[in-house]
Amino acid sequence: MRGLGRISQGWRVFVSTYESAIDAKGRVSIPASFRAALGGGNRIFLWLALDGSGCLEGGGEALMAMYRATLTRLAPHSPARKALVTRIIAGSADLKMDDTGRIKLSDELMKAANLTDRVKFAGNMDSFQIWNPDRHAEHFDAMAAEAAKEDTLEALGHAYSEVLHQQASGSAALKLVDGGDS
Amino acid sequence: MRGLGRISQGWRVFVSTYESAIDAKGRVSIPASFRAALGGGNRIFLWLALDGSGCLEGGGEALMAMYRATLTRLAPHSPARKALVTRIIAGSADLKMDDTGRIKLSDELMKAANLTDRVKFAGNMDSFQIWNPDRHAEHFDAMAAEAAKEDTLEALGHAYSEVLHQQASGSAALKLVDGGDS
DNA sequence: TTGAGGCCCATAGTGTCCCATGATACTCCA
DNA sequence: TGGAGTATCATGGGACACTATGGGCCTCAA
Repeated sequence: MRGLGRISQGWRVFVSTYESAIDAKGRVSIPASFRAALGGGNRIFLWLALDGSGCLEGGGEALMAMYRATLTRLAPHSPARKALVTRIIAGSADLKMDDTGRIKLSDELMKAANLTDRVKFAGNMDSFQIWNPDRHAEHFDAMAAEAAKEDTLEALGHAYSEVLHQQASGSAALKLVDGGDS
Repeated sequence: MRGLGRISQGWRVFVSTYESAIDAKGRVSIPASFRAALGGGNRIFLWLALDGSGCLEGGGEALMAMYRATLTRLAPHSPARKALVTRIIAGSADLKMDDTGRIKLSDELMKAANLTDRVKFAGNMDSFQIWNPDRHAEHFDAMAAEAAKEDTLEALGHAYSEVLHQQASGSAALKLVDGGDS
């Protein structure tokens, strides 16, 4: 699965799925292509996914910057903002990646996401997820079933067409790819 | 599009949650990552949170500068300004962090926030909070429940899309990242 | 004088750094 | 086209630095 990682350096998107082991010290290697997607930073933020799926969601400083910007947009004292700040900002672990690309998962995180000795890293575009491998398999199957539904495919096709159209009209939408620099 | 990658050092945001003990002398260690977020200053301001949640809210000189600027914007003799100045400026403790990173909580603060022997430090972006651990657990659960609501998630998703869109169109939104200094 | 706060040193635990290793994937050359 | 050489990756483990915390002593004020 090296191929995907190779695409280009500036590809700031988390793609594909990797499995890696948790060692005796509680360390996990971040997949190399994810490290590349982190853009060189060595800080990783992880929190229990909001959707209740039981995985950890995380990313680097870029993602946290995005969330910071996002949360700042919500009405200052709205319940939603307070809740999300607590859940995402206060609720996230602030980890440092060592120079071989590993992070140390806290016991809290391990327990919250039901992790023991192996984990699955799953790309999620701007962020990535960390799963208990078994749970991930179930989740993947469920998602595959959902994706196969007529409605889902239709929604995909529709959105894709819109993007194509935007692209044709030269809008900036494609900048989302963000590969340019480096 | 450099901005996001650069963030590295100057990340002045209080993230994550830490627990620490109050020693026999009433001293508490500020978590190392919060000290880093304070940007080197050793002055800490603390006041009882305005929202009635019963925790202490605080930050360093940067936060106080923000509040000073903010309060100055309010109409000079408005009741709101008087009230807020009293509550935040007059009502805050101005503490000095010792060189091992500890502050001494006054009895007043301890009582106001129901602190006894252990506290939770919770990141809140520009500021942090200090909680009685039990109360914090309750609060966190309540916030998590709120965050899991459909409406809340939708609001988050919506705001996130807006930020993405701004980013794509090259606006200055990413400056929120605040990486420049250090 | 007594209590409190500030300053300094001490220490256990843990997280981080660094070096080493085997395995794998990729490159280059025959 | 196949194989050896090389770079990169995931992983292990020891040494060290830093963090959180405890405690002593000095100073200052009441």
